[in-house]
Amino acid sequence: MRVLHQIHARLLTHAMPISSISFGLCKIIGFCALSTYGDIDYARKLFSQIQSPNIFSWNSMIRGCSQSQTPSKEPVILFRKMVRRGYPNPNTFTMAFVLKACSIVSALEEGQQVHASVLKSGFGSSPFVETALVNFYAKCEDIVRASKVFDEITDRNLVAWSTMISGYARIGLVNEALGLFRDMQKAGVVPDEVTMVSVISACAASGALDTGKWVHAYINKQLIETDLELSTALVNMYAKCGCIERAKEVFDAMPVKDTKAWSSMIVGLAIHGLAEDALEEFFRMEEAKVKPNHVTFIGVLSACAHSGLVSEGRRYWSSMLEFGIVPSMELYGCMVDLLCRASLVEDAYTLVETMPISPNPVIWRTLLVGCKKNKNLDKSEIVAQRLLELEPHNAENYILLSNLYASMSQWEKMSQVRKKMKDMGIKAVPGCSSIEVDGLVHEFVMGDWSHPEAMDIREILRDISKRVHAVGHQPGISDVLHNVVDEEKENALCEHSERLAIAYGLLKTKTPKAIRIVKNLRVCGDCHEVTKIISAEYRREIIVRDRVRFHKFVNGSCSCRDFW
DNA sequence: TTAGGGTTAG
Repeated sequence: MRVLHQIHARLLTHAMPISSISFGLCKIIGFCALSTYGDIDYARKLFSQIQSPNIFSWNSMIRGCSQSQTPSKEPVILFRKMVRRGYPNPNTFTMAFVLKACSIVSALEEGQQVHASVLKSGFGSSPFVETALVNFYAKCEDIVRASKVFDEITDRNLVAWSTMISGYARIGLVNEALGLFRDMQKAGVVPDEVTMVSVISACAASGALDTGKWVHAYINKQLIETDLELSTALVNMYAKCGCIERAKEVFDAMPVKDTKAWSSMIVGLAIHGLAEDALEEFFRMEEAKVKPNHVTFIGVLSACAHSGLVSEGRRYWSSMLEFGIVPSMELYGCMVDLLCRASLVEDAYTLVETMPISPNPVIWRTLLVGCKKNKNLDKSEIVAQRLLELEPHNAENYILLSNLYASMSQWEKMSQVRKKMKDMGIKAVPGCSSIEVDGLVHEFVMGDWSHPEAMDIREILRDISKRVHAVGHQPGISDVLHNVVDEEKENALCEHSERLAIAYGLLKTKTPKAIRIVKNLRVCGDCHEVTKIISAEYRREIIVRDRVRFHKFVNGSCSCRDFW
C-alpha cells in the first residue's frame, strides 16, 4: 500500500494531462480494491474523487466491496448507480462480479434483476457470467433455477460442472450431486480438486460412507492433488460418516494443517463422544501454534458437553475469552447444553439471563430439553413461554413441550399443547432416516410405506418386535407424542424412521457389514434401547448419526454410554 | 480485472 500511496502522490504533483491522471487513478483503485493487499477504504476515497471512472475502476470497486469482511449490498448499489449514470456500459466482468456479490449476501431479488440485465445485454453467453448465475442461484438455495441455467449452458466447462455439483451438495441433495458427477465424467470433463471437495462434502452430508470411500479411491487413482481444502473435506467426510479412525489417518498425513483442518478433526472427535482425544488434539493444535477460532471452541465445548466434563468446559470457556474470541450464539448454545446435560439447569438459566446478546430459539430449546431431563416443571414453563414467544409456529417446540408434560404424566397440560398446535394448524416435522445401499441413499420417514420393498421391511420389523419382547424390553412410551392406549403407542414407536432404515439395512446387507443410519432428529429413548438390543440379537454393529452426535451400537451397548 | 472448494451450538 505504501508504494501505491507514493504513486498516487506523484500523479497529483506532476504536471500531466487530466486523462493520464484519471487513467492512473483507475489503475490504483484496481490494486487498492484487491482484498489480499488492498485497502478498500482508500479505494473508495480515490473512486469518489474521479469524475468519470472507467469500467475497470467500477468493476474493481464492485468486486472489492464484495470481498469485505462484513459483506453488504454495497456492490449492488454501486452497480445500479453505474447503470443509472449511463456511463460506462457494464461488461461481462461487471456482471460476474455483481452476481458474485449477490451470492455472498443471498440477495435473491437483486440478483434476479441482474439476471434480467444479463439477458437484455447479451452477456448471457459468456462462460463466466453463466457460471456466476448458476453459483448465484445455488447459493441462494434456488436449486431449480440454478439447474435451469446450468441445463441451458451449451458448452459446460469444468467450473460450470463443479458449481452445479457444489450447489446440490450444499443443500444435501447427495444423489443429485453424485449423479451429476457421473454425468460430468460421461461428458469427458476431467474433475479437479475443487470438484472433488463438493463431491466429498455431499457424501459427508448424507453419511454415505461407501460412496465416500469410493470417491477417495478415485481421487488417489486419478492423482488429483489432495490440497488443504480437499484433505479437510476428507477428514470431515470420514468423521461425519462414522469412520473416525480413517478421519484421523487422513488428518495425521496432512503436511500442513490450518485452523479449519484442526477444527474439523476436533469437531469430528467430539461428535463421536471421544472427548479426551478431542482435547488432546486441541492441546496439539496449541503446540503447533495454530490459532483456534470460534468453531474450534464449538468442538472443544461440545466434546466436554457430551462427556459430562463440566469443570473442564468452564475452564475452556475462560481460555476462549483469553484468546480474544467473543462468544457467539453457537458458543453460548454449547455452554448451555454442557450445563444442562450435567443437570445444572439453574446455572444454565442464569447464563442465558446474563447473555449480552438476545438468546435465540435454539438456546431456549436447549434449556427446555434440560428442564425435561431434570423434570423441572417450574422453570420449564417460563422457558417454554420465552421459546413460544420467539417461535410460535415451530412444531418442534410444541412436541418438545408436549413430551415434557407426558414424561411428567401431566396429561391435561399435554392435551392443551396438542390442542393449541392443532388450532394453529401446526404439523409435526416427521422424523427422517437414511441408509446408503449399493451407492444409493434410501430415505424413510416415520410410518413410511412408500418404499418399493415396504412389505419386506414390515416383516423384518415384526421379527425385531418379537425378539425385543422376548428379551423383556418394556417400550418407553412417554417418548411418543400421542396420549393413546399403550399398544398404539408401541406401534407408533415401531414406525419411527430409524427402525425402518435399520430394518432395511438388515434386509439388504449381511454380517459383518455395519448398518449406518443418518437421522434428522435426535434418537428417542425407546429407539436407543431397541437398537442396543438389535445390535446384540442380530450380531450387527449399528452406527446412528442423529442430529447431535454418533451412537455406535455393539453387542447390546452404545458408545454414548446412554449419555446423550 | 472475470466463474467453482474445506470446520460451525440443539
